[in-house]
Amino acid sequence: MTERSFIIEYVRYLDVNKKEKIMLAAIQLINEVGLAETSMAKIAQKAGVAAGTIYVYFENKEDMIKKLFLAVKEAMQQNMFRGIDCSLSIEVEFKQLLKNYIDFIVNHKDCFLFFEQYINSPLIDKLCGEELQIATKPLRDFFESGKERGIFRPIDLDLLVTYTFTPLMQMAKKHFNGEFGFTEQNIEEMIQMCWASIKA
Amino acid sequence: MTERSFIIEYVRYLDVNKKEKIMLAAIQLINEVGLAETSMAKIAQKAGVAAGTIYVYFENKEDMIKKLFLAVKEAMQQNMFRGIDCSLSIEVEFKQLLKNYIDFIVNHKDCFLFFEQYINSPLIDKLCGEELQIATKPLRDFFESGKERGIFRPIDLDLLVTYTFTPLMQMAKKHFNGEFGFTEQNIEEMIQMCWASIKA
Amino acid sequence: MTERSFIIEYVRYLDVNKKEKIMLAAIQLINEVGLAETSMAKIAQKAGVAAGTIYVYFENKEDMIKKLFLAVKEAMQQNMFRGIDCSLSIEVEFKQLLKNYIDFIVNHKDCFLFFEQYINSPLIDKLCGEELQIATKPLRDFFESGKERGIFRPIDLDLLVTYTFTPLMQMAKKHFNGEFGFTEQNIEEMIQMCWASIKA
Amino acid sequence: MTERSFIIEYVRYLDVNKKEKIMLAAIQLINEVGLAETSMAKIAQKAGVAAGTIYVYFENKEDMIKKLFLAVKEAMQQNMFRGIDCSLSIEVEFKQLLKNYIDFIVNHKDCFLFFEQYINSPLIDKLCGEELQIATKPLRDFFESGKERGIFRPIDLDLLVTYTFTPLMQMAKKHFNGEFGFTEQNIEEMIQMCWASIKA
DNA sequence: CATGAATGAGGATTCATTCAT
DNA sequence: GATGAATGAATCCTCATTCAT
Repeated sequence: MTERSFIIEYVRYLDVNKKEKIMLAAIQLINEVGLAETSMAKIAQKAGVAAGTIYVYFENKEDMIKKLFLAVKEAMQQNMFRGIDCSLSIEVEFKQLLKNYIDFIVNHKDCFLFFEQYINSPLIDKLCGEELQIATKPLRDFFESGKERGIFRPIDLDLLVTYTFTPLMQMAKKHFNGEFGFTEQNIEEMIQMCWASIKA
Repeated sequence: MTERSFIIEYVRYLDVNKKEKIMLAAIQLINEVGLAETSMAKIAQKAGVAAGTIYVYFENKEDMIKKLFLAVKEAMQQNMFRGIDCSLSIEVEFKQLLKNYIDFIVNHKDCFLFFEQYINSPLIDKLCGEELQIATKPLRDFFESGKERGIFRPIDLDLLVTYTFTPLMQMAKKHFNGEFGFTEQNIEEMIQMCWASIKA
Repeated sequence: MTERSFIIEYVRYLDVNKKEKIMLAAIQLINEVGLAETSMAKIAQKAGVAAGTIYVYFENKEDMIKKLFLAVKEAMQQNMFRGIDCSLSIEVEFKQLLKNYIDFIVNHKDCFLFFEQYINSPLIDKLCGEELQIATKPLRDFFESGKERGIFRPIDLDLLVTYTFTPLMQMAKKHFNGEFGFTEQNIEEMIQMCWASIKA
Repeated sequence: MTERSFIIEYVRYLDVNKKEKIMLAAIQLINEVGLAETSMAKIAQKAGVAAGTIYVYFENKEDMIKKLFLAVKEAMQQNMFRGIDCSLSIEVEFKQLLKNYIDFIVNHKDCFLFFEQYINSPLIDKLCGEELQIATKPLRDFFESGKERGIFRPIDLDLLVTYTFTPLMQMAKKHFNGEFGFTEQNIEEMIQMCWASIKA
């Protein structure tokens, strides 16, 4: 066996994680050029696999997008509640939650931008409306609890969640496209603004 | 002029606004099924024109989307500043601004959903990044002024604008997809929350 | 306009019958290499049209095959009953029917081979089982009538039809692939054999 | 030999007939859904083997189909001449031949349908045209002999063979797809019709 | 201006086949 | 021998766009 073919073989069987490569390539491409411009062929090329290989791991394009989305959602959810054990005051926990969230965003640019871009699209709603409902349960519980204790405004839960997260997400997008830069200070300001808007 | 050609002319006269028909059809279709599923043929059919006719008014699909977007943006801008003449207090004007905005949204579902869906997409960024920057000038002036007068938090302008509008837009989406219903009362609450988050 | 472009344009708009060109090309290709090996691209090439043009006239490949089949079936049916007006004796009409049939086959090699190849395939059954049932009505009436008058064997109609046509079709295939040659004489023999097998 | 490898060997021992499993699965699938819809993967699945295993026994798909076809042809040939030793009268032997044939068909539905479906296709002609010529020798001898003795019509051998078998095969197809039901009586009728058509 | 038949490049997907294990 | 992940050529089909009418 020649040197070259050895390397090729080695690489081939080292790639236990073709699926992850594909997922990563897909998310990055979609962020760069948009879903409509992201063909399966381009994903395969970027992932360094053959076009057909994608179909070893995903049923079709929709299935892939759905799985991408749910995987990202899952990762975000997990990180958000890190260190939140309900033993502290709601305000402290609220601020920790937001810090976790920002932390995740900053360290997972691709995931965040992908998530943000499609969370409200008809497509995602069609593909995984149900699964997403279930996933937000812990978050809704947190706000419900704060509302019951009179710490948050006595208003629709959706309002509380929305006023907490959407401005932050919007700023994160600006952060990533260079229109804005996160700093210790303005992160603190943002958290205060969130708190100001929802506290009773 | 023969009978027949008269009729033809008459029909054509009625069709002076073919362009608007096309734009409306495009926006509605895109909202219903998403951009990826919206073909020029479907737009033409919904607008009641031939496929080729679209190319009389638009250079190509991208050009059409760009023009759709800028037209919607323009309409929103115009409506938002209705009755705002800077003769009143910032707080009153701020609240009027939001009311105008909500008013526009409620009465222009199609425009709003279209705008919201694509305002942050890579596609729109590519197509009309520059034009959109320019369009926000009056709004930025308004907030700049409030900031200088010490009425708004002394923070980045983007933060003020974002905390003012994004939660509202998010709730409007929920309003339209049935997850939330605007009422006099909760509109008032939302405006208060916006105000709470940005006031000094 | 140059000479060349004039010709091109002329040809382009002379081609009112692109659909027929496509159908003919499809039938010929399918006869030559079989259905499985006949791609839409090859059909388009043989018909001298663009690949997409096929989809102007047919919904998809299945729809095309179905329409090919029904068109051929229709043509065969029409030719078979030429000159048959039920004013003559059953035997004379029977022999005329077969002569018509052979005549059609000989003059429409492509149609016949296509028909014969797929008349019994699961695909055709799936695609146009019903339409084919309807199409055979006149033929069945003819045999039913002869049976009632005691001229044909008093047996299942299917047996009469089958013994009349299948050997003939089989010989026609041999005729076309060179294993056999139709002559006035052996055509007469074949008709006699058919008659011998079904007469009472 | 270790416990584990023993089991492996044992299992392998059971799989001596993997080839037959594959062949059977292929024939059945092709009959059910047609050749075009029958992928190697589906055959493997139905046969309970891995996709790659098929290539242990067959060079490629065409080779497999060819071997399927020749195997079926061989089996039919063998059964047809069971009990035919040329010691009896031609008429008796002719009828025995047909009975054997029908018997084989009835008891080997899969083989017959497969054979019948592809015997006349361009594909089979391409794959095993030559081999099939050779296989029909005994049958041709039988008819030649009858012709020489003045028992059959003095016509082309192909006509005799065709009028003997094709109507029968056609009825067998109808039998299997439910349009017709073989009975002692109509089998007798069919044999008589065959005889009537070819006897001198 | 308006039409819509025709185009053909490009996309999603399938599948026969290979090969390290 | 047996496996099945990986391949990539080939297929069906879509759709933005053109252009003679």
